[in-house]
Amino acid sequence: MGRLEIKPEEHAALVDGRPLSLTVRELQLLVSLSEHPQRIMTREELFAKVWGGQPRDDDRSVDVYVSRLRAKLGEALPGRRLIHTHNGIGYRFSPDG
Amino acid sequence: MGRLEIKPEEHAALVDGRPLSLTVRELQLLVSLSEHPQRIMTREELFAKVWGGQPRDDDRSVDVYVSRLRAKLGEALPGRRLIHTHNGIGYRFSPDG
DNA sequence: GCACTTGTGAAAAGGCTGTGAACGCAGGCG
DNA sequence: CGCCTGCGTTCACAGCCTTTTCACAAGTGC
Repeated sequence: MGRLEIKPEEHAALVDGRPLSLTVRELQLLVSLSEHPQRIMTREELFAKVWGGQPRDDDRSVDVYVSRLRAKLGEALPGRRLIHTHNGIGYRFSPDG
Repeated sequence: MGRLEIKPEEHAALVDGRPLSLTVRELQLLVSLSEHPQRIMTREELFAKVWGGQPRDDDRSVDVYVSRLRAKLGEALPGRRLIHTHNGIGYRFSPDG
């Protein structure tokens, strides 16, 4: 998928062969999102995959980690927005900007 | 129905596999319309489905959201008119332009 | 102890919603 | 045909709700 490679089994995400320094949570989230490209995933769905169980009503963990992930992806791939917000629903991973 | 797919359970409407960025209301309205293709649906009917209850006498919400929906559909599918106005009655969804 | 990660609260930023008002279009009538 | 009227369309905006980002306290492993 172009410049970004995600290798869950190696606990790594590479940009042009260079590994991003993602934390475990960040990587889990990226993997979860990238498993269903172009699909809108709800917070509940993502939370279940990464944290397990159901989020508290006012839990913002998913948002915070999306933000951290975007920051790191943005540094490595300036000008591309891979994770899209769908207001009131969740997030969507789009390999091509 | 060609290039447009509507997947309510995924909170998405796709054009050529790409999700449109519709708001919750817009999607609800599109779903309601597309549930009865080629049938003229009254404002009251649409309002009941999307907002619930009955619209005020001078409520223009349905019209406004039809307009917003048309704008976004028009961007994604130029040259096709999927939502038709029936003067004095309501709107009709027609999958084939 | 140090460096790093994690989750939470809260402030700031941004987007959505419904409404009123202006605008435009179509149909009816003279 | 041109005017009038009523309806539909679109714009602008305030209020509200959601998302984003920051800062921090607690936890973890070296």
